[in-house]
Amino acid sequence: MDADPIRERVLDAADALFYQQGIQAVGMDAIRARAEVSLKRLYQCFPAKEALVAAYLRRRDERWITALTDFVENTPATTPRVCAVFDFLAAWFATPGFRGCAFVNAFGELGAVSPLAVQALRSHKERLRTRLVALARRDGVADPESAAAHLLFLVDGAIVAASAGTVADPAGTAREAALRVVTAG
Amino acid sequence: MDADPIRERVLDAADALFYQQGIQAVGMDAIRARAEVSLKRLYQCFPAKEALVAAYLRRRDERWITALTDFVENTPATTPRVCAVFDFLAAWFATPGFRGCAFVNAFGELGAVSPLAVQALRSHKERLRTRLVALARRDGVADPESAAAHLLFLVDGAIVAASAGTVADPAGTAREAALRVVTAG
DNA sequence: TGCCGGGGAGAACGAGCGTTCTCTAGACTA
DNA sequence: TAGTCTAGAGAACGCTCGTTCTCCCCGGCA
Repeated sequence: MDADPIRERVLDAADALFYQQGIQAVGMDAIRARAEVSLKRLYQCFPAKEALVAAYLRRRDERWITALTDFVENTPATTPRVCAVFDFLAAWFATPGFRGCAFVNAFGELGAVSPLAVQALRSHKERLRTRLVALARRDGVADPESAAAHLLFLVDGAIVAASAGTVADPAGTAREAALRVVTAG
Repeated sequence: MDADPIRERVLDAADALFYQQGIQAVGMDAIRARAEVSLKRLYQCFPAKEALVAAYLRRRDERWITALTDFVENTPATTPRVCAVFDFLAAWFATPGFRGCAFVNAFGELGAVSPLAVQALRSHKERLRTRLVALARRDGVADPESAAAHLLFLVDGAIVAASAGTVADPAGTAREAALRVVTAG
């Protein structure tokens, strides 16, 4: 499956460059240079830039959801599952090079032109919402479906705030709000 | 001040095209065509595309905040001020051609390259946060500062959800969450 | 040793962009 | 009427990008 090392190298380079600088701002030659791969090989792996963008978004979706799930599973059971989501966000925001949600950014760049970007945003947020439903249910929240929608808002809002820098501790503040949302009502 | 009609025409064209298709996807010639202005006049008004982008974001910030304020002031006093914010969002989301937050989109496109975009996002969200503090205070919320941060998350999260289409009624659902946030605690 | 196929480096190509320049037509003045 | 200035239309320029093509080298085989 992922036994092709040069394909992985290309995807690593694309991930770093696309996320850091934006998709349109990064040329195929920059990816080729960072991956240390010939242009011919690059186009053998991905027949066009759009295919590379699709693979980039697919892999980032997979990895992000997996990282979130792992983080939540590895937090002590004493903390509510939905709070662990925001602890995960806090760690992510502190990552050097954090630059917001890759799917929201891609939507901003390409949403009007490429259905790929809007589809990627939609499916990523839908997967996240589904995870939030499951976590809310495990916490014994009364209405897991609507709680998950509220939590989804808080997650995306915290990501925007972390990008903008308008709130001092976005993850911690969103965590407080999450506690109120799932306990009140 | 804004007595220059061709400058207004240019800004109208830029607003429509930039918001709809993205900033990088729209060329100066497309703006010239839509504004029905000669290229020479366009460059007399704005010496470079970056100046036009800055003016576009500044005007959109001004108009959006003003529209929100007007909407809130014109809603009956029986509904909490912070709920009126989400009623405003509902009306905005239903607007044809809605394509998310122009500032978040601009940040996704240009954030890594242009300090202008990150500054515009930051100042826009800060202005919004300040308004939310004032509204929360008028509602008699216990801690208006932290309530405003929570509401800001819900607003931005609802905008992302409206873009992605993952939640059926983003504004209404966020409004519920807002009520819980400001009453609980 | 002579031959051949594959892969790397990078030139080439066509398109699109932001920005500037040129040309021309028309309006206003003496 | 002759001259001058302005402004519009659009060609031109330099650059970048995605994609393809060409050339050359190097390893395997008769």
